Amino acid sequence: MTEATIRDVAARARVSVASVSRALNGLNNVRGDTRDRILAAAEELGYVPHAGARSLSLARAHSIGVVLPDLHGEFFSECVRGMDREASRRGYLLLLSNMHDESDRAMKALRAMRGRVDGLLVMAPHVAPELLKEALSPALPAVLINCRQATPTRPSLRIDNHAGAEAVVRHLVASGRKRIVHLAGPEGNVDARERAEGYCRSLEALLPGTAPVILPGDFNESAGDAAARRILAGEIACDAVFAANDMMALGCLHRLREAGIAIPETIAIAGFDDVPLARYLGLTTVQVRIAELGTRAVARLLDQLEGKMQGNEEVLLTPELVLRGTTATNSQI
Amino acid sequence: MTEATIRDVAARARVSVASVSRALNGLNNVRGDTRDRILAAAEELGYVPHAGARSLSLARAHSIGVVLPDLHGEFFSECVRGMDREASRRGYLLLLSNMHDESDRAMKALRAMRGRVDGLLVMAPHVAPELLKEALSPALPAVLINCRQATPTRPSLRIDNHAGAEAVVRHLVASGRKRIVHLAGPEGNVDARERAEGYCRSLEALLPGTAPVILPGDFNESAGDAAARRILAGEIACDAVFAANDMMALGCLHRLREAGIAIPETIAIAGFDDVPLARYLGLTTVQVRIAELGTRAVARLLDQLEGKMQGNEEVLLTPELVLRGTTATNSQI
DNA sequence: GCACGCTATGTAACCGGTTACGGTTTGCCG
DNA sequence: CGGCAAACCGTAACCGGTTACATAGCGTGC
Repeated sequence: MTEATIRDVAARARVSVASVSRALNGLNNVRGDTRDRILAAAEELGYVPHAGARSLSLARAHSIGVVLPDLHGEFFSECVRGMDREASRRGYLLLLSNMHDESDRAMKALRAMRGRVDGLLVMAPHVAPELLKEALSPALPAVLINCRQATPTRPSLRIDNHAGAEAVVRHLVASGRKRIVHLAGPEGNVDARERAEGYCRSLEALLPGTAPVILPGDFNESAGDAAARRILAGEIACDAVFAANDMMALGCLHRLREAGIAIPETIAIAGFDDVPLARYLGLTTVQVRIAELGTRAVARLLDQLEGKMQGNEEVLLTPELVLRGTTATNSQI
Repeated sequence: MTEATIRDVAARARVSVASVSRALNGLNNVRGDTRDRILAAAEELGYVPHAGARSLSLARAHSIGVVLPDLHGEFFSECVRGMDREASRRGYLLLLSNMHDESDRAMKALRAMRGRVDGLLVMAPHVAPELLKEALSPALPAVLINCRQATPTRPSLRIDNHAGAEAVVRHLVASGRKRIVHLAGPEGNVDARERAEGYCRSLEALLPGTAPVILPGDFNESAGDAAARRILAGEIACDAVFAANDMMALGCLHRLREAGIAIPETIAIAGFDDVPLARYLGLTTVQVRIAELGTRAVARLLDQLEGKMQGNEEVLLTPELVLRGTTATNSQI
């Protein structure tokens, strides 16, 4: 039970493969009745063109490779969702692969894309610029998402983490908080670093003289939990926690609430990302339009592929502060 | 700046393409020094084999197509995560595509996979069996996930929705609930239907004489919200709500709590799926091991591809009841 | 020294499409 | 009805790999 090929269709319609190809691709240089015969034959045989063969001769795979870090949860799904929307709209499929932490596996994943895709979407906030550059073939167009780059040699999209962090700190200060600690993301992750930087700078600007306090974290809720325990143990004094992402903020929130701490009265909490969960739990956070990030990355890549050339600039997406219960100002209570 | 081909490598190493192919694929019939020359040439040229060409001649694409409904959130990401784990472990990539609601687009998506993948993973709880069967080429192996099938002609994986629903009802009845209503999922969705069936059967068995009450829903939180409003309006009298999925349960929970209803004292709430959110909000639910579902589906497909033949049986994954605060029994308060 | 077998290598066909190029029909005109 | 252009169609090369088969080179035993 093997699939019909174009030659089978040609034989059945008593024409050459060239005519079949022309007819099925809608070229106009095929006589009406011939075309009908071909279409009928194709229909009868249940013929579906072999995309692999097609892409080999066209040098176009009509699919794009997506290499993401091993992330889970809403961030991943929203991102892929946004990518898929734009890709399928423009007739492309997504070939997915994880950017594993071990760099050799990551390299392998990138190599495996060769000859299958027309371009690459790479999100690798944790990968060193030179490694990344080395792993990407210069012949394959790529759009970088949240990546560090030594010099901007590729088009890229980034979240404006500085602006987001600043908005959070500004809000916390405006609502009277004096001792704001930052719960950071993993070392080596650009997003995490920039959010921490934004925190430090804003603190310096808005509460000059206050020393920044940064707790280590890893973007998982357990890090939030651990931070909360340290706060509860009296190890750290604060009236606000700004976590580098929502999951950590939620872990912290959960633990503090459970311990009977009044949120936001005693301690305010803010996160970053605005995962759907955040809305439910009333978490103040910075809204990153994740799906849009995906959509725009695909659009950028396909524009480049289709010759609507663009430069290698880095596009910054400005996130928006979303105020919710975990930082409600006193006047709102 | 075009990529090097195998012929370039052959020319540089002053051998034939056959030898290059043999050397790079680790066949043993190449002399040591020739192999070294070839590897060196490949290295110098930065040669990476063209996967498309390779798969054409091998008739093996080393990737599998994943066709999922337009779902978002944790369910999607966990599922893909599980699939990717097993696939990448065994050297396969995932080609992703959405199973759109309009059936012609869904058909197109399936056709587009031809010649790109070695097999298909299809999750289509909302598609009619005959349509699905028609859309799947008999020549392409496929594993169905949560699909309806007239007669089991394909290997498939399913959640044991009956058992899950029964566990919920049994628990609610055991904790003294008498008037349990069911908030159903979309019509035409197998999972939704089976959960409703399980609810009805268990009610009949455990509270004979009690008429089942089923509210319409669509798996979105807004449906839960709507149901809650009807309950608040006094339109429906109940002491427990069993929602067909977590999102609806959460929508319902949120609205009822906001209206001051004591949960679980006045009304108990249970869901289905155990999305991460559920744990945070203390929602009693049925844990479906989503990532495992994905992993096993891939394993099943690859086993089939690699000749470890199996039948077309349907494998049922039995979910587990997770008790949390929204149904805490009175004695626990 | 020769026939033989074994190993290393090259040649060319093939996977299933697309398409340049050339040949045959057809239509139209004088 | 002859001639010419345009429309239609077929042959074969090509995309970049793999591999069956042929061939060359080598050592071995007699």
